[in-house]
Amino acid sequence: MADGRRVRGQRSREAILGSAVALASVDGLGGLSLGRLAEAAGVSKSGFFAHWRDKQELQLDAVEWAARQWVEHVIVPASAAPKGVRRVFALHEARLAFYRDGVLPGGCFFFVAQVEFDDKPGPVKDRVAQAMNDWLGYLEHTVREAVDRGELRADPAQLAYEIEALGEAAVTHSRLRDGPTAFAHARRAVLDRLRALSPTPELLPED
Amino acid sequence: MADGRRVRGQRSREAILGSAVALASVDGLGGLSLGRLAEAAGVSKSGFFAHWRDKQELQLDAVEWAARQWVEHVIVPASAAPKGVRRVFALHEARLAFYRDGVLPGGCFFFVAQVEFDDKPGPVKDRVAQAMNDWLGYLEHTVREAVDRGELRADPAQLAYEIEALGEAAVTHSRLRDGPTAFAHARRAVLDRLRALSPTPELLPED
DNA sequence: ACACAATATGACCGATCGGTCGTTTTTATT
DNA sequence: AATAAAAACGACCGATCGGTCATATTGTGT
Repeated sequence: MADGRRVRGQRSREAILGSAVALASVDGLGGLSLGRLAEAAGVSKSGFFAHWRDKQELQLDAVEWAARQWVEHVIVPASAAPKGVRRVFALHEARLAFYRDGVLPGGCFFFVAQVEFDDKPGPVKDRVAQAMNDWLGYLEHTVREAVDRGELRADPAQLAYEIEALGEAAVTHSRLRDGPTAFAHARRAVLDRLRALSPTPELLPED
Repeated sequence: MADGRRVRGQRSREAILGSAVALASVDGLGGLSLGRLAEAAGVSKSGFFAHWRDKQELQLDAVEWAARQWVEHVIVPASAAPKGVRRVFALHEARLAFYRDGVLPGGCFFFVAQVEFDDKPGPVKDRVAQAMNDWLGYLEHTVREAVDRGELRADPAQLAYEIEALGEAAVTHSRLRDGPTAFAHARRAVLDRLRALSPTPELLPED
């Protein structure tokens, strides 16, 4: 059933969500002002309420949109690397590239959303937590693939925590301190860790 | 010169700053509403402007206050450990205790402040960046003491980044996912790393 | 005793917030 | 062609925001 109205609506929807995620990566989902968002997306403020009942509905969809963007920019490119320790490191490098390339003006939507909602119970926190669980679960799964192939000796959950922590920290360190140094530290930390845990370090670059 | 007015003013000042740092650890320095802060501190809203010209001045002093709190709760206790690798790990454990004990309702003032201001240029960002530089500089200095004593073989700046990243991540992971697991991961990550880098791992606990 | 400075207050201001409402324009269905 | 629904808008609402101001109270130095 071709529904042109829906099609047109979806275009506005996508444009607004793109602006929303970009703005939220800077000011947070709460700092998202519907007025400024309207200006950024080139629509009128009241036009929102044809698509979302209130701000919270928009926030929930923004989380969804950001999750899809993360899959597209990080998980998909890293899937080019063969399963095992090389794909684990490819995930880390794809993440750092996401930050370094400035895909989002604020660096990382989920990093901001986590910090903002970690002590604000409600549907948005739940949705953010679920997105983080999905991502960390995938990271852990990728590590486990490497363990099963004999390319890593590690506790997948423990190593996933470490990779996540060392990657996330690059966001603030690159913006608040020296950018290149922060990314170099983030890359080296995971590379050294993986090489030390791997019986086959030759699969990874030396530096 | 005993000045009772100043003394009384200082008490209000301290009470307000304490509330401000606690509230900001949850909602951020921008989410700090002067109205709600007044209520939390038990004074009238306009009473602020006898102590601070505007909100920004309060934010700057809140950063200062939080920095002193960090020294008192993290750096001072860890100084009980002997210089070297044991003090490095003591710093990490003191930090995790700060988070676990819920000294601040939001977990970590500086973590929130970093994420909030890393792309908002101005005096507050500069002050936050300076506080983070001071802390990371101290962390690096402590690592270097261990290196100089032959208790660690590491690049101090690199290792300081890793310890900082692995510690900070415990804030969101403990609140958004499982608390005890997050702290266990954060502790084990640094412990394993230090033991691997140390010619004298017997100085550290085994687990 | 007196003048002055610090502390603190309540009333009030313009701006912006999230959100509502009535209306117009566009488009798919019948 | 008629109709119903979706999309989008401008005007407007009460609440809250950061901040000002005139004023009352209190403690300090001379």
